[in-house]
Amino acid sequence: MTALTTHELDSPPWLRVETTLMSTARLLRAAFDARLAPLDLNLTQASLLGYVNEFGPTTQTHLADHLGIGRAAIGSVIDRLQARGLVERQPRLDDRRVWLVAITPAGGELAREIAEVDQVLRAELRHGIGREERQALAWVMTRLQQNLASAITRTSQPAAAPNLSPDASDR
Amino acid sequence: MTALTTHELDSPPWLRVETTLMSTARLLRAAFDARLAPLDLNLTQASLLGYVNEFGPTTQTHLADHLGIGRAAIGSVIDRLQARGLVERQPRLDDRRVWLVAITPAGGELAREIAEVDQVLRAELRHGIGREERQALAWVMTRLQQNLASAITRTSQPAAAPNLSPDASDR
DNA sequence: GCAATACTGTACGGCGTCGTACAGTATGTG
DNA sequence: CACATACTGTACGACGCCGTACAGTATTGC
Repeated sequence: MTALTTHELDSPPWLRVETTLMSTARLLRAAFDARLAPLDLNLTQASLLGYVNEFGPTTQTHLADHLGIGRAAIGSVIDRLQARGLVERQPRLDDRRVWLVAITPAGGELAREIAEVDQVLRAELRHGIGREERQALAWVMTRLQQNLASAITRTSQPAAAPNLSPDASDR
Repeated sequence: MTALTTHELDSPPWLRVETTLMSTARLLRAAFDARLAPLDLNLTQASLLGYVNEFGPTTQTHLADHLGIGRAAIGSVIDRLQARGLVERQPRLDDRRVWLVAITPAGGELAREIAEVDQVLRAELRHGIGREERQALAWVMTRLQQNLASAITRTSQPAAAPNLSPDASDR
């Protein structure tokens, strides 16, 4: 049915922001995947296609950073898009380590359809949310990303004091 | 290592909210997982434990709804927690289909440690973000979830009254 | 020139979640 | 009472992403 995850009186709502954020992300992926299903794409593929279409040939590492996933993951995404002839890998003359991922004519065609779907869905999602609220959301999330990044690095390096856990076999 | 996904001048920031949200969610999971690693828990397990600890025995379906994951997924989560003796499944007398998931003494112990980790990390994440901004974030995301949910159902059911012209859907 | 170091993309195994199909139980209808 | 329908939890296969290890290439220092 409704599947609203954190409904009204479950718990202090400000206490469970993580849960809300996580499930919102899952819903977001589900919504885009559903709308993009006719094009046989998922959200990651569509984002990649849109990016390459807009900014031209790009290295895989840059794409991975931009989409916020790992270099290993981006490889298989590109593999599939390439197999469908939507992007192509071009060697870069002055650096033979990297591939430049470029859009093909077919990919450009599809990118336009993606943009359309994207616009329609985004309009629906904006419903009842004001412009400045959206901007505030974006700002807070960017800030949150910074805090998260430093929190993660701070975790992996507790500096001097090691804990006593018995595994600790790596690195 | 930096992994700031949407940095300054990549693209119109308002256009890529989905990407930002997705990667923020991944970072959030990563941050909690890192902090909870000493307890050998991930974010989902910790959330479940915290919820059961606070609200008492709960059916699996309710837990799944609350955490925003499927019923199938919640089963294996509970399996693992049960194997470690952190929760237990109690039959409910008046409905023998369901299990009530209840916390054990060991689980309650761990839940306190979780709450501590949670509080510390959350304090770090709040850095540079005001109280009303956090509340606005929560509000917008809740609203967004509603829109997402109806967008998904609307996708799967083009319903009775479709519009006739393929374009001109909004605007 | 040659070695040491840094960086890019790939291979592989693992984890978490999804979706569907299914068995067991409850609830409503004749 | 028998039957159909709805709901809960489980089994199984699939997908997306992660993390580590690795080979190929660039860059720097000698």
